[in-house]
Amino acid sequence: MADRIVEPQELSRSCNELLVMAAIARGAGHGYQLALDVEERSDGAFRFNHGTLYPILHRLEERGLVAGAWSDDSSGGRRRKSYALTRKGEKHLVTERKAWGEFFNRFWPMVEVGR
Amino acid sequence: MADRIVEPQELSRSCNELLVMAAIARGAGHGYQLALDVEERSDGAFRFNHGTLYPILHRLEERGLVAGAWSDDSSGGRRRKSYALTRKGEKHLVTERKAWGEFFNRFWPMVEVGR
DNA sequence: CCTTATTATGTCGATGATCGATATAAAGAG
DNA sequence: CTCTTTATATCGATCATCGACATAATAAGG
Repeated sequence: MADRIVEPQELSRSCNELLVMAAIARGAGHGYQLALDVEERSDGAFRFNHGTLYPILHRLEERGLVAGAWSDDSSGGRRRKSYALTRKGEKHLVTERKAWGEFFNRFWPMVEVGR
Repeated sequence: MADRIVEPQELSRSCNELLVMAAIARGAGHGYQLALDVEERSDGAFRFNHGTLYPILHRLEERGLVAGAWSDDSSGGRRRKSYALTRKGEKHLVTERKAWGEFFNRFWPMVEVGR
């Protein structure tokens, strides 16, 4: 596979999508819980507005990277949509994380100070 | 100074602005040259559309981070606007690069695979 | 000379993602 | 019985990037 590098213009989108996918990979379950998980695990460094989170989940589902399933509440529970990574999503997570490494290895020396 | 971290939503803008400011710090001069410098130094990894580059320069100037000066062409040369970092800009470059380090230190373990 | 490519800066409409507000609704707390 | 929390979703405003278009001067080639 050719070395992909995250392009500057997709940094924000890619960052958010990776945070979401990694949380799902850890078994975070549904959207709301996922947001709490990310916030807690990052000590508040990363937070999701729900107006941002849900569109991201829908996007990932549309692209076949995650699979969502509504809880069939025979138990009468709150309506929830639980997410899991697809195989495509698992691969994407790995390659996209690598692309972030490539990006940073390029970017960091470019903005070095004092030379 | 409190530890600033680059927020996910400003990654793209901040990345581009830092690339531009670092190029100016290296003495890149005017916009067009600056774009070539970044492209060459990054082996083509980072490129600027000029429809993106000039607005960035104008933004940085408006914020007082860079100072632009038109070449008064008594020599009859092409019209160029040369840029230099202000003291504010120099500080910004340092702190913003640090904020990128903070971001990455937080982000990288969050998207770790296989745990 | 004349035409074309390169240097150089700029604006503009379309696109797309985030933000904050608003909406809905069920469950738990007091 | 009311208020907060859990849970999902949409919508308009905002903002940056993208690619196209515009302008103009100089260098290169025939």
